[in-house]
Amino acid sequence: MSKQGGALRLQDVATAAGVSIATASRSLSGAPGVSESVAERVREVARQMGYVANLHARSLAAGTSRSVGLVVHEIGDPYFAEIASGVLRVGADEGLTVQICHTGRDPERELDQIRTLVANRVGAIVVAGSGFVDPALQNAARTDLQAYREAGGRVAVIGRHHLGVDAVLPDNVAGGRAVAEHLLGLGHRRIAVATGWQGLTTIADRLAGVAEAFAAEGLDFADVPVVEVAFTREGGKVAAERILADHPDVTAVLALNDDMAIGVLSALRSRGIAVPERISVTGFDDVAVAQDLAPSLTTIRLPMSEMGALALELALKPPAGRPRRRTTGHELVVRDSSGPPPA
Amino acid sequence: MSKQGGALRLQDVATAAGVSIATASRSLSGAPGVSESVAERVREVARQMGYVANLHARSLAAGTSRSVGLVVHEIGDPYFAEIASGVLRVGADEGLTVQICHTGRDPERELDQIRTLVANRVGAIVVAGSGFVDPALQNAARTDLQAYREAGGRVAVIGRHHLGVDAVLPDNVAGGRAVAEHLLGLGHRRIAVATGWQGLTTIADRLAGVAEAFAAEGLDFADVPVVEVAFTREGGKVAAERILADHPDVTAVLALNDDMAIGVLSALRSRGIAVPERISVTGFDDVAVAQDLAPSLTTIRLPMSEMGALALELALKPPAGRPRRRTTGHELVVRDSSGPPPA
DNA sequence: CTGAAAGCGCTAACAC
DNA sequence: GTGTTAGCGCTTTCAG
Repeated sequence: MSKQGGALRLQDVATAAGVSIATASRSLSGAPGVSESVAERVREVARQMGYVANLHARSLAAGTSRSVGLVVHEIGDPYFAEIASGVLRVGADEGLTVQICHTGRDPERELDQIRTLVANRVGAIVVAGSGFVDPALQNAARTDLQAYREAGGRVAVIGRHHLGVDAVLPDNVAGGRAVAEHLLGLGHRRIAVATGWQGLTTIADRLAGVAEAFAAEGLDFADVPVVEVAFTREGGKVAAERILADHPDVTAVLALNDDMAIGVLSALRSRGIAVPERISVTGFDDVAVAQDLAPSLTTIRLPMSEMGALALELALKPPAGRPRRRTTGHELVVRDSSGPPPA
Repeated sequence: MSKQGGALRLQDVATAAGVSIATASRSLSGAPGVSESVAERVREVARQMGYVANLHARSLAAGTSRSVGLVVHEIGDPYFAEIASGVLRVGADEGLTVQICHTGRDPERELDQIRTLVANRVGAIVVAGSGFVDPALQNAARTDLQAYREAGGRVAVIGRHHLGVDAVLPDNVAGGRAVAEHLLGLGHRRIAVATGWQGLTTIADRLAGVAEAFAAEGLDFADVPVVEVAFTREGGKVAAERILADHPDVTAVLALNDDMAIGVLSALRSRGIAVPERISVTGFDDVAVAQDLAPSLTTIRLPMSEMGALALELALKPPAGRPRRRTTGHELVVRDSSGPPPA
């Protein structure tokens, strides 16, 4: 990477202002112990010269840094983009820089990225995105984060349990129960579920909620077709095709995120199947476009941007004795994609 | 921000491995001048101890850093989220950390963020998002970026002219011409344009392309209603209402981005106006959901993720004598939201 | 091939 | 209220 030569140093500013480097330092950082008149003069000189402090030097000397890290599966995904938006917002408010990295849902890459953040001595790390049902898959990350915390770093996660740190937990179980209840309440009995890989806790939780709702109704969830494909729009299309082929009598498709639901809607539309008259469709997350689809999507709203903000706020707070948990609310948003089953 | 105490230092590793700190440094950074056997041993010791280098110290000593900055208007916006995805992808490939910051389209905030990135001594800065038609609004940023470059920093912009640096330019003019030609070719003559603030170059350019198409057809663009509202979904709704009220005979609405087009579709749907039978609607950008709307959206595709990737690649290359320009292609994607005007 | 030592630019004791 | 100075943890000459 390019050499950053020729930049002004604090000494240059100090000399130009006719003060010592210590006074210059205090003036610019707003530390007490300098007369206001001198401080103001130094600041003016610095501004005129276009001085920009070297934050690496500052971090090294002070032992602290004004930056935090955010780990997401994929920033192009609206779910994470909105979370990131919340994180950046409070980051900006607090005067922090935010380093964002991708993992592509690969535990290995995730570990790499976490290490890099640690090496950058970020003051806090927010890890967003589902964890794995199999704890072994994130043992390495857990260990690294633990070491990081022991060295004084702060960690918060979004949507993960089992990591022993402050967590913001979307209400996946209750949300899953709520959508399922909604469909059951409308009278649907032949419901299919479109899901991603069940090794992700997010999915396992949502599914558990759905199962609860069936059980509460006295129905056997084992009879419900659960189609596991990619947790994406494309996956939704595939799931829809498969459901139509294998279970043609289904009257509702419960997709475990909006992305999949969008794919399902798309597949049904291209086959000319009326939603919700013939088949109802529901999603989960309430990404921004859910309301603008046609038919608009019935889904579970999760406050993603707030979740991001909250996670960073947790991470920034002094650590508590035991991990804090903040469960976000969820809200069933009934729109046009769900209705009673055909008579 | 939290104190990062207690972390291992290179000296600890050196001692444990029974070598000098210099040898340890060389071993870990892969520098030549160490026997492979010693180097391997040092690396093994470091791994066992869980040593993570302090990048601030490294940057300070080496005068270089493995990090870059990305400035976007709003990461929650799919347009920028996709650009960011491209940037993060090549960043990861190159082993760089990426700092992302928001500006909210506020030139002041933008300047702040750029300064912070400079202070962080990032090796390169990518600025994404439209600039301003009025150059004065970005003079300060221009000056700062100039100083940054003189100090050895690298800069690339996406979708901005007039900044005197390497640029990735979406083909806004040609794209604008292409959608307009599409509508004109279908036979539409009473077309309205829904646009955001014309002080943004992106918008000015797209509008110029649209005007060209009208001129080529021998039509006077001055007669075309151009409704300027927020460059958002909400703005699109407002624009649609206004167009319906003031120009009820319009047969097509050309929105200058997909977000607005989605808003327009939404407003038309809630009024029961058939698209494209009664009114055609077109967008611009081709965000991921455009294809899944109902009706699916006719729009101009811009390769956003590639634009982000390309921009970072440009920034990483050794600087050229004069600013490089890469104009991205555009592609008219005709879907279901546009058709011939009603007879 | 390896080690000693001089900084990188800044902060924070500690003097005055 | 201001200046002096010893590091922060690492890289990189320069000797050996």
